[in-house]
Amino acid sequence: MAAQVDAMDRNILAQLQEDASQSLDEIARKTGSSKTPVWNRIKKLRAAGVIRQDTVVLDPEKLGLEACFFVLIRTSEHESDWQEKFLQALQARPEVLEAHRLAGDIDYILKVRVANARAYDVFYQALISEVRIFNVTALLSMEEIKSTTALPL
Amino acid sequence: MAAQVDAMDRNILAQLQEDASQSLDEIARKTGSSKTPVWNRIKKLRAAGVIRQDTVVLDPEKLGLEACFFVLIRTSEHESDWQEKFLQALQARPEVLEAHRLAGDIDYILKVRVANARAYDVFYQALISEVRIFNVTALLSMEEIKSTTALPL
DNA sequence: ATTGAAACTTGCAGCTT
DNA sequence: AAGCTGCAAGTTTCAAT
Repeated sequence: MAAQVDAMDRNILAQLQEDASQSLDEIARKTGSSKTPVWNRIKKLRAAGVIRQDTVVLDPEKLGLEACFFVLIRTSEHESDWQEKFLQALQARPEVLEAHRLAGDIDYILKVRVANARAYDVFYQALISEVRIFNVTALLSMEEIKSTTALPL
Repeated sequence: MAAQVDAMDRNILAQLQEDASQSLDEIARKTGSSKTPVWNRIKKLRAAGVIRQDTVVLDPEKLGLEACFFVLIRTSEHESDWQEKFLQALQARPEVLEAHRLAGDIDYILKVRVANARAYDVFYQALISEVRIFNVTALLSMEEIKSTTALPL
């Protein structure tokens, strides 16, 4: 499952995570290499799926998305077609930024970004009308202390 | 706080979120505009801080980061210098991808990415030795059902 | 791994509507 | 004001060595 990624690859990935708009020359300089080998490695890392996507990070507040909730879900249903339906409902909703199936007591956790508490309620009502859920706890974020897309390398 | 962002801006942002490596011409074509206005808008969105960062999304599994935990924290301490110390500890640890201060019963939630359960324990022991924490619950992710960096526009 | 070169892209100035 | 045109400088992509 894990790809072979050496120290130079990690250096390059760290640079890209930090600022993907850097030119090859700049990355080459910072990693003590030169343009072509850096380019070949990036190409290989893309092909191997280590690099999944080029994207931009947006500021949610500036876009009026001022509320963030973590939603803890317990369900009584564990059949595969319930799960399938639940999964599709989550995929279809853009306000769900993350969804994990958990080990233990709580079955799922979601991270949901919306404009405000009212918008969360609309989301919540829609979700529970689509799929049966036993118990829900919503944790409201008052402050994003840290938020990074950068994985530890 | 929220910037003035019109429908065309949102279209452009949606394109950039999806694939930031697209050329201006491509984005212009898809949004029914042309190169210069798209360029001007992107420049303005960067200056306004709506676009924070250009980055790449990496695959954690391919990098050997196979465990993801959500950590629910209760503390008895609410003084500002405890909070400052806690915050600095989180900022300093690259395995903490997100940290939120919450409303209600639970004080903080963290999202932590590590190689395995042992690596989590090392992190956890280090954290509680640095700052006093009243109660911790770790939720282990078995499966990442959904994960996106794209905000709903 | 380095050089080099073609194709493409960006960033901007000046012109047009 | 806002978009379109055009172009120089910079960047990517890749082949040859």
